[in-house]
Amino acid sequence: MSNDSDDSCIVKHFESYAELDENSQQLLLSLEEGPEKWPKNTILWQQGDQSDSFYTLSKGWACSFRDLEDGTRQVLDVYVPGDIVGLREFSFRKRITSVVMLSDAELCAFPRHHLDHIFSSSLVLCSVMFMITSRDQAILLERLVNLGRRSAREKLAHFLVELSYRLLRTNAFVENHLSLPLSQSVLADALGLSAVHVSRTFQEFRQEGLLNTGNAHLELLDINGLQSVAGFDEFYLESPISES
Amino acid sequence: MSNDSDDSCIVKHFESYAELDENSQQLLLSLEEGPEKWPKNTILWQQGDQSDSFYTLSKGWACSFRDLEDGTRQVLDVYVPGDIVGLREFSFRKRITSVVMLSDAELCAFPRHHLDHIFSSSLVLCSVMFMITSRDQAILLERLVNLGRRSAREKLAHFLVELSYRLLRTNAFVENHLSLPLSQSVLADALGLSAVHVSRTFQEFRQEGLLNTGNAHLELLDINGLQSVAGFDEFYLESPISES
DNA sequence: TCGACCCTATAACCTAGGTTATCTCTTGCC
DNA sequence: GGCAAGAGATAACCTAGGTTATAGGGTCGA
Repeated sequence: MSNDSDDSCIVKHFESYAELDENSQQLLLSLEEGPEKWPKNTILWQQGDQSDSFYTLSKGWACSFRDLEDGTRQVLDVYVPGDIVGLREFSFRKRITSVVMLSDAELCAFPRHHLDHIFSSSLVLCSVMFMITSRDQAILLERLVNLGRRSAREKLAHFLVELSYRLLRTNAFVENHLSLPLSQSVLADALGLSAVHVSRTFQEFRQEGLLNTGNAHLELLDINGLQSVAGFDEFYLESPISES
Repeated sequence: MSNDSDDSCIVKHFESYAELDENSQQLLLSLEEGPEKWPKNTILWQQGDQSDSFYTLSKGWACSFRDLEDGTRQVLDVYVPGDIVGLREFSFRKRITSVVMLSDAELCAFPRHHLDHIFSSSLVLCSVMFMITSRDQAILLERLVNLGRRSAREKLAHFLVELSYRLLRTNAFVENHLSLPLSQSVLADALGLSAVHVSRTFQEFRQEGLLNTGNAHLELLDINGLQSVAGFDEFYLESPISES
């Protein structure tokens, strides 16, 4: 249950935004709970549940989504190892989205009532929290553009390139070809497309040597190629910078 | 330039989330600058500009948007009186979106470097800031659903109903029929539609007695009607609540 | 080891909404 | 007070992507 700061999910995540003094590290550490295993397809929480903690995803993938009245769903975000899940809604009493595991995963909980503690005792942590939510919003804004004004090819390519950038940030080890545990219907639900059309588009991409599709997972073969299909510009992923 | 707390834009806005003690009020007040006039169609800032303050919109309307390579644009959000503009990107060095006035407006600037001051001296202000950004995100998430999974009729109705809720929150005085300074092309760009199709859809809405269109502005006549066209559920607009 | 279920591929067909083009009516501007 | 530019209505036409259906391979639990 107790771990030192080197392998703490949350310390690692925060340090990718700013250096933390010893005090802040200890504070974070003392508030984080140890990792728990969550198998593929389990629901972390559902819309309407009590909202009493957020999590860091130390291993595996997850996504947040909303189910609509007519049976369709909208996937709102995909989370990769190192991401923080649920910070977005931490000041709501109830969850406004649901979250499900896309693969077997490990999560560290961070109870929400500890936040007051953080706000009042560490200025650094407080601004890092803001930076994290800012980056989150930047990603959402870009997703809006993606949904509103791009073609199916562009949507898919853009989404995949974004994910590969996010993966490289925390998982520097990954080599040139990436393997993502995403089914075509998750992608369809994320991008406002039908699963059939995702399949059609992947057919094209395969012929162009951009990627390979497997069973509920896909490999990116040519990220530069995808990037130019998407007209991708990474400016919105640049780390927010504190002014101090 | 100096105003008392009763007519300060930002104090009013913050107090709609939580009661502020005298100290916090004074702190906010001392950091806010007096209102400035910005005429219709002026650009508040553009993507790439230095990001050194955010604003409260005390009078008038504005919207944020992004211009795309192919000449189209995506409107990301519409701001109504009382809203905070630019908080979203305050931890980026540069603006990631542009903002333009949709009507003659008045804004109060709040320089960004004052935030450290706030974080370190008022716990209440700090959590209110988080609540504001949380609500902001909730609205963005709902916009994602709107763009991804709803028909043109639903998109339009949903967007308009959301706006009317947001207006009622701060402008309680407004009677049953609302007048919004929105052109059809702004709506099209916000919802990923073509202006032509917005016009077609408004034609239907007019025949159904839901609204009237004027010149770059429209009147909502039957908000309940629009609400049922949209399948609107206001849960996501509920004020975030602090746990204390 | 069987069967149910999920994931994917692919074909045939269809429609919501995009595009282009005119025309009119305002509005603002010199 | 006249003109250019923006805002809207409407019609004709078109296409990106949705829908439905079928079928094959994988995976997993009993």
